[in-house]
Amino acid sequence: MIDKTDRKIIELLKVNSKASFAEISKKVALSPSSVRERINKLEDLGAIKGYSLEIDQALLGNNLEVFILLKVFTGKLQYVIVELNKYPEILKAHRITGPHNFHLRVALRDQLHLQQFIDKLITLGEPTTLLILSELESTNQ
Amino acid sequence: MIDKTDRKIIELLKVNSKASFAEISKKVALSPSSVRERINKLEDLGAIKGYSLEIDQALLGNNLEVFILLKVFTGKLQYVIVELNKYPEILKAHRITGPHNFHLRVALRDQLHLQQFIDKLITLGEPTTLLILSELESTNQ
DNA sequence: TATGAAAAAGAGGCATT
DNA sequence: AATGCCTCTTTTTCATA
Repeated sequence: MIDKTDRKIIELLKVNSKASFAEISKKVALSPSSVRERINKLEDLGAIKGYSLEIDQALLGNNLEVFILLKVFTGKLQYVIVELNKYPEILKAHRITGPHNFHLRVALRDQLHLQQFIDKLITLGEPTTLLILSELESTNQ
Repeated sequence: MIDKTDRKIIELLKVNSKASFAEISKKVALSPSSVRERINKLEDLGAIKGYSLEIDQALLGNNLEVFILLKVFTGKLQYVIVELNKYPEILKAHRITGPHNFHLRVALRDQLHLQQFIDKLITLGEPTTLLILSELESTNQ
């Protein structure tokens, strides 16, 4: 259903999702129309879930990015799921296995902001903070 | 330099980076031309680093997504940075603080594939695997 | 599925306020 | 900074293979 050409198109779109069909068509040896049909198919299937942005959080004033692992207090799981949605600092939240229940990616202005954010989290569970130093380039997404 | 309107435009683009200037202009009460100028400015500043995709890894045959924390063997840091770039399973890699040195997001076909991947990582350091169960929706990116 | 051609929509350049 | 206008590119739709 999803063949090698589809995968190549996805790889190209990962690098620049605004590339035109014509541009992509040259790199996969197809006509622009065919590329468009394949992308439509991938969208319909749900393989392409959406088109997003890569943001430089530092330039938006968030000089601290962290991963936070959260071990939720017993019986509070559903409550925490609702609560987490209220925090604009959370860029992404995942349920995970292991001693911690949630994995959060969080953008914060500075250390004080981080402290205040942790102060909120410790009402929900036990947080463990991992400060992001840098992103390794030329990874696959 | 980056005002409230810019931030609103970024929020709108996060949801759908393919939205037209006209579409965005209606939601921020500006003309399409002004929206375009602001987006150009954000790109020039580097606040918008790129346009990307959200992929459903499961539909591409990767039924397992995990975070892996890697505590690198002493003295191997530079070597590991080079090695990690060779693994197509790694979607994203970050240097972090704490007992572990790297945070990886990895997509894998199945348990066997995960086992094989871990077998490679344990030549570089001590990995800790956190299986992703689900992503919480309506977060902010 | 893949292609090409015509119509519609959108982006880019530029001058004006 | 914001806007309108004009041109060019791209997308969309449709007919055909």
